Amino acid sequence: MPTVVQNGSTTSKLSTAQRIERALIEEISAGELSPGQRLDETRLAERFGASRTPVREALSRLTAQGVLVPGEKRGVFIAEYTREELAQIFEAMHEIEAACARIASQRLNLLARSEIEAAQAECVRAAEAGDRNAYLRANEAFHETIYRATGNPYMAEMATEFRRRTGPFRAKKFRDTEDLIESAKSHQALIDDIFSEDSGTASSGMRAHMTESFMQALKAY
Amino acid sequence: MPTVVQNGSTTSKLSTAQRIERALIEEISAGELSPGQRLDETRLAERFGASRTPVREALSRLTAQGVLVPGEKRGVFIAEYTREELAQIFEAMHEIEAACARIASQRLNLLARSEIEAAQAECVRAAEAGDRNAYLRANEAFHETIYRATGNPYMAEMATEFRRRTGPFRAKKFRDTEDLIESAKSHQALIDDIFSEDSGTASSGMRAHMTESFMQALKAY
DNA sequence: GCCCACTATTTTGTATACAATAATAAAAGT
DNA sequence: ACTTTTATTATTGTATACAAAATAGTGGGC
Repeated sequence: MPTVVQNGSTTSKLSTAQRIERALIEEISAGELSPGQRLDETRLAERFGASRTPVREALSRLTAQGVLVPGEKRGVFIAEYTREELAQIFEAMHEIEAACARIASQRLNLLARSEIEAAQAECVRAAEAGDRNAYLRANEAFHETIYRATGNPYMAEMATEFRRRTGPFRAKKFRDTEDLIESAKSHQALIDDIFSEDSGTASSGMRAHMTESFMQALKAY
Repeated sequence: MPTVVQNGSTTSKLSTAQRIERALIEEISAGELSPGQRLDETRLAERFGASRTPVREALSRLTAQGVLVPGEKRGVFIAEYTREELAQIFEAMHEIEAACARIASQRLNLLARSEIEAAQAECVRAAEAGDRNAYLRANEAFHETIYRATGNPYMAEMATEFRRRTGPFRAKKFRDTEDLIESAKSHQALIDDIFSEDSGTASSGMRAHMTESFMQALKAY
């Protein structure tokens, strides 16, 4: 089991509030809840068989992370962005991802290499099987291995946070099996760039990958 | 009044939970609460004349932002880092700040320039007056103007978050008036680099500034 | 005198209750 | 028929209550 930073993701016992938070993150990332949608405390409470208190705690934390946004007067909503805002978020993500790729390329070791390869193998498998949900998960896992390869949990955390925010938008772009396979191919090019251990190549490789990703996300907008 | 993104920092009415959150951020940034210190819900509640509910909400949000960390079994603590962790955080911050400086240098306009100049003037004033607390605030404001100059609120938000995390550590390094003046001078060099409108110069200028800042923070560790 | 077990107290996490405010529906006036 | 005002409902923010868990304290056994 890989090292875990400061949340208890290895601990087996989760509080109700944490369970709800995780579940919501999962659903939002998978695009099951759409941007702009309102989240009602009371309904969530009964849906999760809990009281409003832990629900509020989860919503509050997700709001602090930018996944949710508070409404003008009341209620919280799944963050929804204009094209311009989306471009700004992707620009920020672009910078983070590029920095991660650069640092990772400088610190590659055997473990990191094999983890990245393994994650990519899983992406290919899911893509060829045409399993969209599996690919979404595998894709996240793939990027996570790169974050981990930086050896810097804080860079990783930041990158992950942006991934969560953009999850619903990136999810939309995968429409058919062809999209999945194309994405997996793009991964392979990225891996080559990172494994070159040249920081410039790694960084610009990731920038290319992110630009591509953004262009596709914009199309569905 | 400058434009505000998605939180209600212009709205006059704050909920109790928000007031508490702000107050705690303020105290932590100023170094009034030290890393490793435990925050007791009940005491905070009576200190702020409120119930535990809004206190918990504030603590929960601060935890989500990484300013606080949950204890092993119970309680939340002001985030405390080993030298290595601190180095990792500063590395991440280093990347963000450099990216901000680069983007800002490419998008400078008259407004941004004058805001940066004005913020720096205030830093100089506070430094020469030897007013440590005023300098701390002015210093944060100065960096915020650079973030704003990127035109990207999400980059700004990310950078601000790291500033909060490292607040207690950076605060310690300002011991006497001499330190303040030196810091203000360092700002001036940074401004020149950013105003050169050459992205490489701006970026490496910020990297130099951050490295310097980190070295001083380490000394007090 | 020291260590272990058991009890008591503190502290947290969740549930429920209540008051204030915004959204919605209804009714009256033009 | 349409707008404006009033009343009702729904939803939020905060407070209080309660149960579970963890720490501290106490006593007994060796």
